Amino acid sequence: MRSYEEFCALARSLDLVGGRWTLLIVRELVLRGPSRYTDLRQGLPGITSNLLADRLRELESAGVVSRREAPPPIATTLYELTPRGEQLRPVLEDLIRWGMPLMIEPVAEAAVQSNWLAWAIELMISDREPDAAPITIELRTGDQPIVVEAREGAVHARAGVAEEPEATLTGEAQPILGVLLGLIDLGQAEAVGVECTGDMSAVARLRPGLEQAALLG
Amino acid sequence: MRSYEEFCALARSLDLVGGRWTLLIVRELVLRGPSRYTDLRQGLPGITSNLLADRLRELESAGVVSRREAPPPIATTLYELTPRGEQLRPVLEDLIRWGMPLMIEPVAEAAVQSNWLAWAIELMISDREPDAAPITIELRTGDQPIVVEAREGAVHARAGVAEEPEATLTGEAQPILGVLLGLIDLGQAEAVGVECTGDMSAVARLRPGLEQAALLG
DNA sequence: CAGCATCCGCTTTGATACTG
DNA sequence: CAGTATCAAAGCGGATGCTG
Repeated sequence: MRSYEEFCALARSLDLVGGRWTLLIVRELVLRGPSRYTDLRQGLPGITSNLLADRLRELESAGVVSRREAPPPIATTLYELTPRGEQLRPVLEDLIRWGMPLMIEPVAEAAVQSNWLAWAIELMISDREPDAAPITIELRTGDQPIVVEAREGAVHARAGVAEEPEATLTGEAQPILGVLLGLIDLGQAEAVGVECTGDMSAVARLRPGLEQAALLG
Repeated sequence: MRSYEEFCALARSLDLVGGRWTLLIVRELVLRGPSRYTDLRQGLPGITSNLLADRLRELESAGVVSRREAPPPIATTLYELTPRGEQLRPVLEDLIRWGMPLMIEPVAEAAVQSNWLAWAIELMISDREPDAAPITIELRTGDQPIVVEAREGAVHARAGVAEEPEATLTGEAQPILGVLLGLIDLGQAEAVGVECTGDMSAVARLRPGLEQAALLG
């Protein structure tokens, strides 16, 4: 990336992390922790090998990423975020929240990974009944299932399987998000191709918070 | 910008606002409000006319910017952020905060505009003595002076002239920021080329808050 | 096989000039 | 003032090849 050559904090940030793929590389490192080159590649469908190598060098010299030689039996190079790189997390979170309304409009040929969805869900969904008993629901979509847990007012989502979920939603990621975001009525879920099992009142507890709803218009 | 073709809120955001110059155009619209094409150009040194026109079209079709024909006597086209565009503000603010440490390291040939600096200062500086009487300081740097006001715990900064400032700092933007951020001791200010007048204890009241200091390492 | 580097063609951006 | 047109340079995508 050529510099904007402005003495402006925004422009200086974009000089470092505004290049194509750069923030998506940071996303992968946030989600996966220390990662091998090959794992990053796999989490960035469409990136070319040379560009990933270029970007990792740039990020390293910008102090955002560090590289570390893992000892045997791993015996490979691991890339990880520096503390400075970790501080990009709020930027990513704001962009994810801002981008959420775009997840409703369909996009052609889009790759889906469940850990991307899990992060977005965790940022957008609140528990309407913080004092009720904890619940777990499982979303069967993307490249692997997603567990959403609500307990004591906090909602956590991650790729993985649930032990005994109160409910499961199965289908395409898009309508499932529509249901969770409250843009598709629970009663309409089956009609848009979301297969529902278990206690749907558990799903009804999970809804966007006030600020998130504002973004969804 | 070619789409990343990922079903990921971050990637979808970057599809719309991740292109070169795009977030800087949004910055200008946040700082200036509804603006003419020529004003935007002037606030974006180095952008070429065709690219600005392209980006404005893209942002318009993305629902971030709207264009409006102003009635006489202005009789020109005004560009402004839509509510959806306004919601990018947190993204910009996080990027400004993250980029602040980069303002200390010098960059060659950088353009400076005082309204960029004012926004950054407002985001990074707190009033250590919220209960004390209001103070105003003036920074003479950039393309015009900057007024920084602290009253009732809130700090506001804007391009403009102060009526009767308690203190003024005059010089290059970089060392002035260094002083305000507490990275250069007040006693060293003159030594790094910052001319100080008035009551320097007023300047000493203004310092990064806790979270901001964390970013500055 | 992991971790790149190289080559090539296409697309995006930059520089400059020009127009209603 | 608010753009469009043209052309050159840089960035990027796709394929392939190299090296431990």
